[in-house]
Amino acid sequence: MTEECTAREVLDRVGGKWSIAIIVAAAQGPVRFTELERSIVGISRRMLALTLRNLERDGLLTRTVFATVPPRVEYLATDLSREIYDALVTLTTWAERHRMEIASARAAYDQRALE
Amino acid sequence: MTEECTAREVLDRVGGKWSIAIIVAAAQGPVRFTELERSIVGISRRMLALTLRNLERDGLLTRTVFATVPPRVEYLATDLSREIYDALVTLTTWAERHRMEIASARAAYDQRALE
DNA sequence: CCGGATCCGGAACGATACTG
DNA sequence: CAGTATCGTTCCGGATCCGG
Repeated sequence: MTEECTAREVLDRVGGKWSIAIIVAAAQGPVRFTELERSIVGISRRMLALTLRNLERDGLLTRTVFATVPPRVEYLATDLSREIYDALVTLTTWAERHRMEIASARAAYDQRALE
Repeated sequence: MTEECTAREVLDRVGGKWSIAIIVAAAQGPVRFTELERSIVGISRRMLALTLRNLERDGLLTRTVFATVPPRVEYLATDLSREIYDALVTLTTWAERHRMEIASARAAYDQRALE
């Protein structure tokens, strides 16, 4: 039942609320937990930890722990997730460029629905 | 509050469970409701209707009603959503190619967690 | 500093029956 | 044919507290 792992299930992981931002950030170079927490606006500590764990589980991210004090954990995109880096950046910049356009399309649609 | 419409909110719409499949299908040419229902494996009638409405609302799909009997409604990707067609196809084929790899990465991770 | 564990409200999702 | 209405469930995500 959960054994399927169809293409759509894979995309669910990538399409998770925060996955794209995390993958893109971790593709540039190793990033620490707190760096991600600061750079990704709006993410909660819990969701960051949870998404990181899931991405690591699927082999999209590596997690390296340094036995120092204070502790230091670095996350890095794997070759696998790097393959879609360009596509993810395309989506992100597209979303950024057209967000106003989409917002007004939404507003216009809702306006028509009122009468 | 819900007024933000940041890039991430836009991506949430595109990243919905069924949005990618629908956009890709509607980018090839006009498609009817029942065609989509048959071609997208696992989607429920309710979610198809709901996702179509949201995509139309955001200006990513057009909806054309023909006043015939039986009724006929066609959906078609807009220029806006076509801009990300290539990226979406890239993601889909990537997911398809690596799903086994990801499934075993997940299994290996879960295995290590057991001891 | 880097997380894990728990609780909880709401949103997303699915199945099915019904309708113009 | 192309949806809507209703109901029940599951899961996401925020808040908070705890630990190595």
